[in-house]
Amino acid sequence: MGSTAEATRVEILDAALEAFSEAGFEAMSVRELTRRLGVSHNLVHHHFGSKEDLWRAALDHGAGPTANELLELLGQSVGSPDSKRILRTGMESGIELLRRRPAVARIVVDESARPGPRLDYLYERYLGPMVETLSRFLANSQLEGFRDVEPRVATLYVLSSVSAPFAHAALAEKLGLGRRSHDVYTEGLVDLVLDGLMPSGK
Amino acid sequence: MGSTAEATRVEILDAALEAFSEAGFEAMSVRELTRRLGVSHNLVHHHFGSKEDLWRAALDHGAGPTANELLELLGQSVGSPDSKRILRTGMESGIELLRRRPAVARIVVDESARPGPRLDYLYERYLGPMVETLSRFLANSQLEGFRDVEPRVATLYVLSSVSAPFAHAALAEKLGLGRRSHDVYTEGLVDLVLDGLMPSGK
DNA sequence: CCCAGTACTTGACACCTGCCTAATTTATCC
DNA sequence: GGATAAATTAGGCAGGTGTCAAGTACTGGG
Repeated sequence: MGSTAEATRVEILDAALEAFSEAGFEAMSVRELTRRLGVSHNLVHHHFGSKEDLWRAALDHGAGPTANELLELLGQSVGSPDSKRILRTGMESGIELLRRRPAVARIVVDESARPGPRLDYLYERYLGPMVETLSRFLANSQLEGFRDVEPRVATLYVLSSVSAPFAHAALAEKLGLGRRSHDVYTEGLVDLVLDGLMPSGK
Repeated sequence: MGSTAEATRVEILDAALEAFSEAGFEAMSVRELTRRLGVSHNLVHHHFGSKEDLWRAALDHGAGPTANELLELLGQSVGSPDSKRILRTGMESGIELLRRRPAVARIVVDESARPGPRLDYLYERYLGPMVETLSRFLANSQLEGFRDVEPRVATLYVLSSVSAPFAHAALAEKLGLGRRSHDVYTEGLVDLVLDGLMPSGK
């Protein structure tokens, strides 16, 4: 069966995603990755081309379905009557999805800090559409008691809040807020952002 | 005068801080740094030792005064009557101080994501004391209408909010929220966090 | 069964990295 | 002004990087 090649491809992609997220793009070594997998280092160039190409492939492999799921969820919510509840479940779903794929979360956080081709790719492929629907949703919701901020700014608030638990993961660990209290952190965070975005209550 | 050596030391430290923040620790090259400065690459090893040592020295050079200033400001506020106003000026000062030294902000954000010796250093030297006083302050303030969350968790909220504008700087740029609307972003952010932390109103 | 085509490996190239030792220039002090 | 110590440079080492070219092993289709 021809799936043996596809199997190693997937194996490489999984390991690559984890490695990229763990070390960051520059520090992640293709040779060490392949060493751990027990394959030749040139195999990844054969399959994917350059290191940059590998990054893109690994990201698409790991984030594609997740991102589409989230995007669809957000898309359905636009124009919904109960904005606050929708936004809450949206944020919670986003956090949950990211938690299931922490590698993706770490990569997005990494690349959002500095400009570059990888952020460009990330933006045009995933972040852009997400920002679009989210800010459209927030624009609609400002009629009903939401704080009066530019929708794109509010969008950035939401995105930054959702990714915050992953952005400061190591610091949180040092604060004694370990794996268990990740839950406390994110839960409270959603409440906080919602109350902040919508101080009047609704 | 003996200050000529000290001058180049400082010159190196300034450039190193900027370079570290721009590229990240791994990607920042000592050789390229010295090339730009027009000095031999061995000079930094002579003056500072290893690359890791250079990092620490650059950080201390750039962040030391700033951090102490902020720490002092926070220390004075502990036990103050008007908690909300104090917290607001604290956050605004923090943001302002970081804005004046964006390199430090970027480095802190970078290192907070992954564990490692540099985060250890950062924590024991700067973040630890800051967290200590901040969470003490927030613990005191919970008597007066602040949301009931663990002080350390609330502290992480505040820290993460203050650093957020720098964490997602490149993404914000792509959203069209350029240099000018950095102000809008951070201003609104403080309001949002405060209303979130203290939904009842002062 | 055998032959194309794909998966995979070997080996090497050019370059860059941080670091170390030794030499040389420059400043400091008596 | 000459000795002493510091600042600065030259050069190289061992190891790592991504990538390219050519070879071998394996697979599926006729």
